[in-house]
Amino acid sequence: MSRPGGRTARVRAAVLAAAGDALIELGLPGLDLAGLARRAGVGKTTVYRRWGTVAAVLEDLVSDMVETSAPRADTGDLDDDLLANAGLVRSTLTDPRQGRLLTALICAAVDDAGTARALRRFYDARTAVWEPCVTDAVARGDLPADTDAAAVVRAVSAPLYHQLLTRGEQPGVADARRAALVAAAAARAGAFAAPVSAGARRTS
Amino acid sequence: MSRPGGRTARVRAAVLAAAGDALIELGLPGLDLAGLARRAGVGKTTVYRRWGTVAAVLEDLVSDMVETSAPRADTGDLDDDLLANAGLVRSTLTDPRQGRLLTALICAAVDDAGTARALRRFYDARTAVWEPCVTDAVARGDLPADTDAAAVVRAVSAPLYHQLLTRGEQPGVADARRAALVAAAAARAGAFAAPVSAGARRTS
DNA sequence: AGCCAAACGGAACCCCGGTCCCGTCACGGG
DNA sequence: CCCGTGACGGGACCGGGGTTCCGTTTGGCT
Repeated sequence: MSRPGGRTARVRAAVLAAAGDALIELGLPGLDLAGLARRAGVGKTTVYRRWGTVAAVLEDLVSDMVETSAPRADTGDLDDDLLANAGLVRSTLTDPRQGRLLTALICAAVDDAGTARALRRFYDARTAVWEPCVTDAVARGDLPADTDAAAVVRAVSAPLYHQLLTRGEQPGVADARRAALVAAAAARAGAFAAPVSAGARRTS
Repeated sequence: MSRPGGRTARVRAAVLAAAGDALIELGLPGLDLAGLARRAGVGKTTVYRRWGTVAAVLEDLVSDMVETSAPRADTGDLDDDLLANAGLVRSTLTDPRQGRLLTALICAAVDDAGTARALRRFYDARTAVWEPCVTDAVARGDLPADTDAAAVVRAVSAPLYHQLLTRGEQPGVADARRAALVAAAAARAGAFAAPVSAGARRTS
């Protein structure tokens, strides 16, 4: 970081852009540092020195995403807020660039601890942004006081990711709608009571 | 398939076993046909001729899993049935061999249409086995008549997969319990009304 | 028991991603 | 405006995965 401006920054941008393009064209298995260097018009040695592994490049990509977080909805109604969230998640997963990047990151995170941490930070940030939708609903008296806000937010995303990853189907607007309303209904029924603290371990 | 017994079968078993072992040791990125041949004590040429790609080997692995499907629960109570299902899903994902295999398959399916089809068949079969838990509840009058049974079953799995894949956390028993009760509560509230038929497209 | 098609296995070959070495270039301070 | 440090880039080398060819083995079938 001693020379953040100028050529170094250009190289970084070129490589990250090339990585995004290659991800769409070839998918994660087609990514290799030599190919990235070619695409980026950059010396092969440079890529190996600065990143060293494909996972590190992806980790760098997701770092950028953490900083650009869209604002949450604030409609004053839980259903509408969660519908907005579900719509955002659906748009992200459906978008060719963002969707491919996220699925690639999920796959990479399975085998690389660094990527897993970066991805987790990203999702934690995203979740934190939307949590107020739930805590506001609690404050309004629409939900039980001991509702686990983060869990509700994650419950909106889960079915959409599940559909994409296990069924190979792009989630549609109807799917997003159902995901939001299911989470809201369960929350009102008190099914998200109390945070879970025991019984979870991090993956090897 | 003209010679299903004898040497051919032994080779197939050896390679599939080697693939399972390698998946645990090295993860999906570490799999390559040459390495599988070495591990299996089999000619490299044979592996390339019979399968040709890593994805094809995984597809073959999942085909075996489709046939061995555990029986569904039938307790006469929706909550208990879904709790049993959630427990099964949790056990599967937590089990080193099964869990790694499933995550690897999901990753492979992202970039390979054949693997995606095989994986989809697997999940469709699993879902079909557990659907009666929901339809029985409908028949008992515990759920609305237009409840989408398959969606409810999938809703139980979704949060557990989501937690494993996006947060790198093994789902615990408390997570499984919550997943089941959330799905049940939402179903009772009528949030799973009517099958979704529009707005979904298969991935490229 | 013997035949033959089909599958297996060894070995050489090619290709290319990963590594190393060293010369060159540009940013930023003095 | 110049100088030094640190990053970039080219090129050669190495290892191993993927492909091909051909000889060998096997197991079903008559």
